[in-house]
Amino acid sequence: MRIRDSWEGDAFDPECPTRVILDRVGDKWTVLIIEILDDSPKRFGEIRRAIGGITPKVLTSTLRSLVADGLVTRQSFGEVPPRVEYSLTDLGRSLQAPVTALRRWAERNVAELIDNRDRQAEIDDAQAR
Amino acid sequence: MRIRDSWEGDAFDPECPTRVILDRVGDKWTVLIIEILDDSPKRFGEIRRAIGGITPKVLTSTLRSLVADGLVTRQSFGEVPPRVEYSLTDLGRSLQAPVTALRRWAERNVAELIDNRDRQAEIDDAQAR
DNA sequence: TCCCAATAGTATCTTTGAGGTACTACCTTT
DNA sequence: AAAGGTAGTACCTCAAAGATACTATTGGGA
Repeated sequence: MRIRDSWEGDAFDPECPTRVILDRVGDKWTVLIIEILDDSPKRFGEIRRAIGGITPKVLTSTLRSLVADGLVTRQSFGEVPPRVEYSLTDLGRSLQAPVTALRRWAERNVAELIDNRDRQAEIDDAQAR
Repeated sequence: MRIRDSWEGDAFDPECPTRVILDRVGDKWTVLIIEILDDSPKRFGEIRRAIGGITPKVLTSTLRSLVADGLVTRQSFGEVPPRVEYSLTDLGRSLQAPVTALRRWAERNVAELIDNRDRQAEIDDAQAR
């Protein structure tokens, strides 16, 4: 996606930075991977096991795009069995602060949200009957 | 999704709060809608025009789920032509702070990310040839 | 009277991307 | 010779998102 050199702050234009970043971090796995890579490099299998429920195909493609965007580096040691380590770049590390803010909000507020959701589901149920 | 009453902080378990919230705000439109509803209630069409490129079907379903989760309220005035206003709940408003943090990061760092991405695309191109 | 504008959606079809399961290549160890 | 461990691929399915067109309602203008 092409971006203008200067930006005057219309956050709702399809080309705006916020949109680009939301497309980037707004998928199901990016944030989890970034949090996992926090302190030290991790191997493919380590990441996979740390995240429950990601398939290798999806992990591979997510990691590739993270590398392409310069958030993560990939280092392959020429060993057998293969060893590949992924770690955060400085850019990737700088993303951790806002991500952490979001996690904190999550930890404080999921309960209420789930509560609302369940209650709404009951209402929908009742209407269906 | 069912959530345990107490949580000990494994952010990578599929049932953890962070996962739930990421599934919630991690889609393409939620954050944009929350930012649009910031200051005042907005009508369906206003939201639609403010966000470039969302189809009415997707907007409808996103708004419904936001209402179900208690982040947004929907008020329908019995008028013709119809008038429906959406506004943030307190819970929805509380989500704005972390979302703003993410936007700030975006505004500071998209340029670099896009730059990396374009450079990688060139490399891929070269290898394809 | 008849038709149009305005609004909040629905309906239907196509496309995209994520998920599931199984498989490969490679060398080491037993 | 067989099994094990690792980083992925291949192929198929299915659900969600996107595109485009359509609906219901009624006050106002020709």
